[in-house]
Amino acid sequence: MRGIARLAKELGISTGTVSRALNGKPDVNEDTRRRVLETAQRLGYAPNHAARALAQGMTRSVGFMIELEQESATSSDYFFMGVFDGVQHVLAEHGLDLLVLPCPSNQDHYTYLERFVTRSAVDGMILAAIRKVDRRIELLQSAGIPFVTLGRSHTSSEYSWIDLDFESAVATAVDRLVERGHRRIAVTVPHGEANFGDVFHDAYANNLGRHGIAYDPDLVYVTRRQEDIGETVVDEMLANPDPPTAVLLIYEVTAIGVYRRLRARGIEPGRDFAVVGFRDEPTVRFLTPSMTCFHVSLHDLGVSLAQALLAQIPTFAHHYRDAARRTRVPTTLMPGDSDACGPAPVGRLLARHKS
Amino acid sequence: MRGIARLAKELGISTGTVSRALNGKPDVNEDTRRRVLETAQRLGYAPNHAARALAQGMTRSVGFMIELEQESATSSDYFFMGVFDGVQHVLAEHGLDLLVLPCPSNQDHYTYLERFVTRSAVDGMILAAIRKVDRRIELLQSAGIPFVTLGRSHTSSEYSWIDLDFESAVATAVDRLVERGHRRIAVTVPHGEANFGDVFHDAYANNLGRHGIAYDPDLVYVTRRQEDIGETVVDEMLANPDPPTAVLLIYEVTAIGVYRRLRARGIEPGRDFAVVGFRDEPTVRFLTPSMTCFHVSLHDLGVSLAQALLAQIPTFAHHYRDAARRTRVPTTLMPGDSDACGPAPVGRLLARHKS
DNA sequence: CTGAAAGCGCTTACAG
DNA sequence: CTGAAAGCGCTTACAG
Repeated sequence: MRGIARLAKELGISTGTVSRALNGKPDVNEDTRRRVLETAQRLGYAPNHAARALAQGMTRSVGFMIELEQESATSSDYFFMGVFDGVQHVLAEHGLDLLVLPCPSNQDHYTYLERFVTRSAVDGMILAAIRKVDRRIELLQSAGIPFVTLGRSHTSSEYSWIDLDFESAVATAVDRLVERGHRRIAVTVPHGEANFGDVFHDAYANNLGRHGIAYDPDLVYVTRRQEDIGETVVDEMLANPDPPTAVLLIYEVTAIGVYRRLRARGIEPGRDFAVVGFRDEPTVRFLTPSMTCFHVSLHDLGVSLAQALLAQIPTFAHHYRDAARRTRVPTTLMPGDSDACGPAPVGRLLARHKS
Repeated sequence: MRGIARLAKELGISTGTVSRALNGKPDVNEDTRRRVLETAQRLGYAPNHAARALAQGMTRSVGFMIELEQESATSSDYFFMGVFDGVQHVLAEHGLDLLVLPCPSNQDHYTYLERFVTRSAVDGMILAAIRKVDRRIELLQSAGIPFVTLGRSHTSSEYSWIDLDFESAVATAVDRLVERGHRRIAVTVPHGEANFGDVFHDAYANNLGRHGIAYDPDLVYVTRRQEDIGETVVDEMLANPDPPTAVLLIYEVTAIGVYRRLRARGIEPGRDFAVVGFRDEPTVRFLTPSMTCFHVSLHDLGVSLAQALLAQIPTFAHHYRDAARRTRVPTTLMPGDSDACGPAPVGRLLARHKS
C-alpha cells in the first residue's frame, strides 16, 4: 500500500479526508489536518504527479519550448536562462512547475510541440523563436491550450505575445546616429527564420525614412551570432564605394569582430566609425570603447510571459486580470562611447592606412 | 467521451483492444490494428500522458536539472544546449522525453529536486553542477530513482557519473608549457561550489608535481565566467614579484580580457606570455593569436549521460549493458599559437613598457 | 466534519 | 485475437 492510502491506513481515516487535508480544503477539522500533515511529513509523502494530474485534469506545469541549434552554430542561451528565472518567479507563487522543452536540432519543431500538446502534458505553453508564419500558433489554438509567444508572428488571429521593444531601441539608435550627422547607416540582421529579424529590419528602414534617409539594401548584412562575422561585415562595409559611417548590430557579440577588424583596417571604433549594439549581453559589457546598446530585463520579460500565460488559465486568471496580453518589454539605452563620433571620411582613412 | 473510449466506440471494439493496437502489442489482428491506427490518426488522438504514466507506473520522461544563476553572473548555457541535443539523440530512440528542469536562482537546489523526485514526475534524472558534497545524490539514491551526474562528487558511494576529462587536458597543457620551458605557470579556477573546480585545480597541482615544479598558491586565481575578469587576473599576475610566464584558463572567455590586458601592459600573448584555455567555446574560437585549448564533444557527452542513465532503467537496460557508468569524456587538444612561446622576461617587458 | 463511491484515461492479466 | 474487469493514486461531489 502506498501513497495516500498508506497515510489513510496509518491514521485510521479515509483517503478522501487525507486528500482534503493535504489540499487545504476548508472543511477539515484542524486537528485532523495537523495529524495528516505531520504524518505526511514523517513518511516523506508527496502526491503522485500522474494520479493528481489525471484526477484534476490539470498538470500544474507549463512548458517552455526552445530550439536547440546545431552545435556549430551558436546560441542565445544566456538570454533564455534569464527569462526562465523570471517565468519561475511567477509560477512558483502558484506551485506551478516550469518544464523546459528543448526541441532537438534534427527534429521538426511542429511535430515536437504536437507531442506534448496532444498528450495534455502541460497546462500551458510558452513558445520562443517565433517565425513570421508559424503553424505552431494554430496548433495551440485549435488544441485550445493556453499559450503565449516570446515574439510576434504575422498570424492575423489574436493570441498573446510578449516581445522586446525592438522598435523603440532602433528608433533611439537611429536618432542618436543621425543627430551626430550620420546618413550612411548600416545594419546587421539575424540569419534564420525567426521573425524578430524582420521586425528589426523594418524598424531600421522606417526610422531611416523618418529622417529622410533612403534605404539602401547594400547596407544590410545578414549575420549569425558569432563574433568573427563582425570581421566579414567590416570588410564588406569598407568595400562599399560609398561606405557607411555607422552600424547597428542585432547581435552584440558581432561587435568583438567589428572592433577588431576596424582597427586592423586603421579605423578606430567610436572615433572614426560609430557602432551601436542591440542588447547589453554580458559578453560585450567590457569592450573598449564601451558599446552603446540597450538593456532588456530578462527577468521582467519572463515575468510578463508568465503573467500573460496565467491570465488565460481559468484557475489563475483572476490574479492576472490586467496583465498585458500583447506587449513589448521596454529597452533602456545604455549610452557608451562606441557611437560618440560623427561620420568620418572612411575612404580616406582606409587609403592612408594602406599606404 | 474522450480519449481511447472515443476511439473504441467509433470502431465498435473494446478499449483494451484499442490500447493493445496502439501500443504495438503482438496479439492484435493486423486488420484491427490498421483500423485503430487509421482512426487515431484521423481523430488526432494521442494518449493522455497522466493516465498512461499512472497505469504504467512510468512517465517515459527524464529530467535534466540545471541551475539558473543570478542574472548578473553569467552562464555556461551554451554548454548545456549542446549536451541536451546529445541526450535527446539517445532518448528519442526509445520515445522518451527530456524535461529540462531549471532550478531558479533563489531556490534551494535540494528542495527543488525533491519535489520532482517524490512525486514520481520523471523516470530518471540527470544532475549538473555537482558539488563536492552533494546531498542530492543521497536523495536520489534513497528514493531509488535512476540517475547520472554530469560531474563527480566526493561521495564514497557508487553511482553513475560522466565528466569531462579535466585530468588529461590539464596534463597535456602542462606538458606543452613545460616543454617550452615554462616553470611559473598560473591557473584560473572557477568560483562557486561545483566540484569540477577542485578537480581542475588538483590536476594542475599534480601535473606541476610530476615535473618537479613546486605548487605556489599565489598563482591560483579564482574567476567567474566573465571576460573582464581576465584583466584582473593579468594585473594580479604581473604584480607578482616573480610573475608567471604562462596561464591555464578554466573559463575560456576569460582569455578575451587576458589578451586585452596583456597587450595594454605591453605584453603580446603567444609571444611574451603563454595562454592555454580549457574548452574551445565558440566565443573564443576567433581570437588572435588562436588559443590553444581542448575540444569536447558536447553531443558525445550528452549521449554518454543518456546511456549511463538508461542502463539503470529496467525497461531499457538491456540495450546499454556495456554503457560506461563512470567515465570521463575525452578532450582533444586544439593547438593554437597562444602558447607558442617560451618564458619571456615579463618583468623587463613591463619596465620597458612603463618607461 | 468525514466516509463511501465514482471517476480521471489509460494498461494489463485473465478468460474465452 | 478480443472483451470484461480490475487497478494505477489521486480528487470530488454526495450523503450523512
